[in-house]
Amino acid sequence: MSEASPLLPMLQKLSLWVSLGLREQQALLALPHTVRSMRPHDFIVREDDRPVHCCLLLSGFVVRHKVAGNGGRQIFSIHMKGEIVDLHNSILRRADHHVQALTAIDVAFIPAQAIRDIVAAYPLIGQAMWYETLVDAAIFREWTLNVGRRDSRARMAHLLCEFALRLKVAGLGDHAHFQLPMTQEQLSDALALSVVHVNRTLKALEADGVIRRSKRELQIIDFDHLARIGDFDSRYLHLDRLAGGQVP
Amino acid sequence: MSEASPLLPMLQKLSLWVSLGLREQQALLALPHTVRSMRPHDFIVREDDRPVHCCLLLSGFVVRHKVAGNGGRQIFSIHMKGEIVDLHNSILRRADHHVQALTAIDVAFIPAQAIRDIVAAYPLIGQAMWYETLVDAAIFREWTLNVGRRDSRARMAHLLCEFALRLKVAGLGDHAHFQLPMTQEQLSDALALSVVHVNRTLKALEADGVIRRSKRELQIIDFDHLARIGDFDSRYLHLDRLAGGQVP
DNA sequence: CGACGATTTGAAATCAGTCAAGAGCAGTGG
DNA sequence: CCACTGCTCTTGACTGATTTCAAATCGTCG
Repeated sequence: MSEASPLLPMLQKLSLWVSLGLREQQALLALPHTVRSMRPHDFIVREDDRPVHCCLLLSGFVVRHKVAGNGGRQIFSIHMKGEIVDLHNSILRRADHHVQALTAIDVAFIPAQAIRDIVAAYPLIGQAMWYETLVDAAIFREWTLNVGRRDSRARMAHLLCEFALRLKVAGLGDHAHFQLPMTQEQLSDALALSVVHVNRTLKALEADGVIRRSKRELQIIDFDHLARIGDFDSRYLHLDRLAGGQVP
Repeated sequence: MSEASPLLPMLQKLSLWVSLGLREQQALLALPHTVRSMRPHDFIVREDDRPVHCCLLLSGFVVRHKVAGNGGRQIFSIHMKGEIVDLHNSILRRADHHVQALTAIDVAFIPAQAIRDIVAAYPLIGQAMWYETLVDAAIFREWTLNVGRRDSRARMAHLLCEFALRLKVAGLGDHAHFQLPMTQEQLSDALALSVVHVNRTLKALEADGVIRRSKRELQIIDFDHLARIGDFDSRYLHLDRLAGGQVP
C-alpha cells in the first residue's frame, strides 16, 4: 500500500472499468511481484509457453504477434504503461502468441497463480480484468477490419490515430506530437503491408500535410482529418467511462 | 433443472473450461430466458446497441462483423450451437460490432443483468465465461493473421479447417463432409477477398483434389493436406481439455 | 572511419480486384 | 405451367494496388 508501489498503474487502469473498494485496492497493491528491466526484442512470453507469470508493463512498449508458416509476421496490438500484457496467455495457460518488447521496458512479474487467487477472492477484480481482456478483443477485431478492409493509407492513418489516442489516455503525452516506438518494418507487421509500401504511405500522408515526421518523431497536424482518412471511430476502445469522452 | 432445458448446451460448453459444481450447474440452468427463432439476416445485436440480453445459440449459425466506412464488411468469427454469442457486447455494455444470423436460428435470450448477477454470485461461472471470451479473442487474433499474412489459397483452407474442426467439436457432424452455411459473398467477407476471387480459390482447391463441392455441400478429401495448405494449427482454439486432443 | 540497421527510391512482377455478362436455380404470381 | 424476378455462382478480360527485387542514402555507434 505504499504510495510508490509499482503496481499503482494497474490499479488506475482497472479502476477505469470498475469502481474498486478499499479492500480490493489493498489486495491489488499487495500482489507479490518482481520488477525487472528488459531490452528491445526481448520476449516476455513465447508462443507455446506455459506462462507462470503475468506481466504488468511499467514503462516502454510491447507488441503481441504471431508468425505464419510462410514467415509473415502479424502484430495484433501494441501495449503501453499500465496494461497487463499477458492475461490472455496466462489465464488460458498455454500461450498462442508472442509478447515481445518493442523498446526498453520495465515490467512487474506477478505469479499467475496469485492472479487466479485474487480473482477468486475478489470477484470485482476478476470483473475488471475480464473487461480489460474484452477491450483487448475489441481492439483485435478492429485490427482485423483494418487489415482486411482498408487500403494502405487508411490503415496507416487508423493505426496512428489509435496509438495517439491511447498515448493520451495513458497519460503519456501529447497526442498530436510523439515518438513512434517502432521501425517501419514493425509498422509493416502491424499493418500487413511491405516495408517499402509503409515507407511510401508515410511519405504520402506527409506530402498531403496531414502529418509531419523527422525520424521516429511524429506530429499529427490535423487529427480529425487523419481520423477521417483512417475511418477511425474511437468507440471500439470503450473509453466511455473516462473523463474526456470521445475523440479528443 | 429439467433435463430438457435449452440452456444445457451452454452448461456443456462452459464445462469444457472449468469443472462446475452442482450449485453452479443448477444456477446456470435456472437462468431466466426466452427462446426465440430468427431468420437468416436477422440481427441479434447491432453496433452501437446497448444490449439488454445475452444470447445463447441453440441451433444454426451466426457471424460477428463490422462495416468499414468504405462499405467493406469484415466478418470476425462464425458461431455455432452452444456458444454464447454476445458476451462481448453485453458485458462491455455498448456493442462495437454486429451479430447477425447466417441461417435460420434458435436463440435463448438471457437478461444481461442475470448474467452479471450469476457471475458475481458464482466466481467459477465468471471464470468459465471469461475463458470463453478469451478463446474468442484467440480466434480473432488468428483471423487477423489469416487475413493479413496468408494468400487467398491458404486463407480459404484455414477457414475451412477451423470450421470443420469446430463443427466436429460441437458435435454437429462429420468434419470431412458438411454443409457450408454461407454464400461465397459471406465467405469473401470473412476472408477479406472479393467474391470473384473466392470463387476462383474454391475452384482451384477443388481442381487440386483437396476438396469436393456441390452447391454449398463441402467434402474435405484430405484434411491434413488442407491443414498444410492453410497453415492451420488448431492450438489457437485451445481445445486441449477435450477428450479428443489435437487435430483430428 | 567503418559498419550495420533503418529508410528511401525506382522498376518490374503479381496477386487480387473490378467490370461485365451469362448461367443456374428457387420462389412468385399470372 | 410457365414467365418473371432475384439471388448466387461462374467465367473472361482488364486494371490496379501492393509486393518484390535491387540499390542508394542516411544515421548512429563503437
